[in-house]
Amino acid sequence: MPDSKKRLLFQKQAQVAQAIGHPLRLAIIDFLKDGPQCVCDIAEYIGSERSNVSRHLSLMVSAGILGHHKKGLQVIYELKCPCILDFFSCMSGVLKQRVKDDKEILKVL
Amino acid sequence: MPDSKKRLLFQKQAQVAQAIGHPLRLAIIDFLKDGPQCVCDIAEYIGSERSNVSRHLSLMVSAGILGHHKKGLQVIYELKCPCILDFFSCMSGVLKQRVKDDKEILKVL
DNA sequence: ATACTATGTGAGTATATAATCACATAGTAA
DNA sequence: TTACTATGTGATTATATACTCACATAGTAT
Repeated sequence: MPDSKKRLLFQKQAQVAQAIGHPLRLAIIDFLKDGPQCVCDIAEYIGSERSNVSRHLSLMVSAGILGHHKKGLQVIYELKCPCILDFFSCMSGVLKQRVKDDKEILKVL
Repeated sequence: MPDSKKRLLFQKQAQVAQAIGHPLRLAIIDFLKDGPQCVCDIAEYIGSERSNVSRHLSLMVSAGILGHHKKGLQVIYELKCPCILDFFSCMSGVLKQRVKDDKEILKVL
């Protein structure tokens, strides 16, 4: 059983991973890698209701992935740290491994 | 709106991130980094019901994170690829940024 | 002031996830 | 064969998440 410090760390880390674990949120992160955007433009790009996008955005703010500030009527969201983009290569690494394994299975068939 | 290929990729990537986004599963991955283990030992280490651990394990297998094979009565689980461990530094990166920001806020108070 | 726009939030619903318990199965050992 | 152990799965429940709609708020513009 992991000690309580480690358990707390896993909890915090899981929050970050979970905040990334949704296709729509990944699309938002991918969109924001090119620069800050307002909710309106994000929603249009994603093709989902503004209210829904707004919730996803605030979830990612809570997880520490995004930052935001007001600019007139709009609220601008941005990646808090480019390190979030590292997740993409991590996830692709797992997927590539998956493909490799599937090929191995094919050989046997 | 991301094109359909990208949307499919985000979906697959999200599955991986989501498979990691649970404290118990992170604890399992952390435990397995030192080598393959049977369900029994994993469950004891984690301190949760074997049936529950079994479900978490098969979820991670589906996501392509873990592999498994039988060894007599036992089923041995292991990391499919060490690249999964890269996630930990990614998550820690986000958490460190979070702490840094909190310190900035403290200065202003 | 009124009208308008961007955003966020409450309420409700639908679906997904997590956990527990009981039981079935597969392999081991005697 | 019987008894035992490790694992996985069905059924259930509790909780969390995602989404939609309607509305409230904040700022802008006239």
